Amino acid sequence: MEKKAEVKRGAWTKEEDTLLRICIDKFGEGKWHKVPIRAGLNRCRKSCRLRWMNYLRPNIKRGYFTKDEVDLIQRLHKLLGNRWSLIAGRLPGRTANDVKNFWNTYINGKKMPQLAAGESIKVKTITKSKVVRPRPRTFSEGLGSSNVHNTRSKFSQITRSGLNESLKLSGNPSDENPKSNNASSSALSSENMNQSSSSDEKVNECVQWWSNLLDITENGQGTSILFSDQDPMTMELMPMTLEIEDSTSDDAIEDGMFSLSSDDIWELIGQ
DNA sequence: AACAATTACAACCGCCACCAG
DNA sequence: GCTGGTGGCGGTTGTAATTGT
Repeated sequence: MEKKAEVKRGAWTKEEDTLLRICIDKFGEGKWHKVPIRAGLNRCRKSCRLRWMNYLRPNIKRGYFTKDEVDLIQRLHKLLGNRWSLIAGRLPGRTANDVKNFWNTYINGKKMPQLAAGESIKVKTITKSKVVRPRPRTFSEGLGSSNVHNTRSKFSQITRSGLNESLKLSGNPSDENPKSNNASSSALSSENMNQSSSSDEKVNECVQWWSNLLDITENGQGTSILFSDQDPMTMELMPMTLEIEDSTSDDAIEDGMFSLSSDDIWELIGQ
């Protein structure tokens, strides 16, 4: 039997980096199975993707983590657990691998992190807490009348769009979301719910989505998230409120108000 | 200077979700 | 509904660089 051709492994050379960079410049990201052929590299698709994502991609920030970054990592880890890609998505220029290595080295290892010049930090004690683990999910259509199944679909939809959008973020937007003017609660409408949203709005919504999640951990108790849903018949936006509570209770749905316990959220987001 | 121990992080592996056929 | 291909993720390992003795 003929032996399958071995692909190269181990550290990348400058020449390989150049070939990969040229290939991505020419054909763009994606279609990773074609990249080794296009680039003329004797590497597997995964290796090419990893090299690009963790090292060659433009705007990757290297070097020490700042105090703000460390603080954000700690907060997000408390909230999300080891969801490195999500955490990295909120740290412009940082990769999931960077964040993961940083965490394993300094935080888990109980060592003092290296900081950018002029920065100082006192690493907080990480206390064990319930972790919200949003996960992009597929949801079936059927945004109809208020029922439990419907609620789940909506929540999945919010979760998915919020996370997927957040992964595309490269920085914080500067302008205000016109829909986010509610002082006591925050507005959040998903891309799926409003196809006509501008990209700026989507970015703002996503930032707001993250802020809300962080508020959950900051406040300890539940928070309220005001978001928009789309009427399946008229395709018009409908205001709704999602209340996240710490207590255990049954789904309480009335007049578009969903009251969910933290356990419910775990179940909804597919843990 | 030589060697050992430790650190930092790049790279690999295996698994899972998604999607098209 | 099933299956294979693909992209993506988190956990782990490998190793070059650095530090200590």
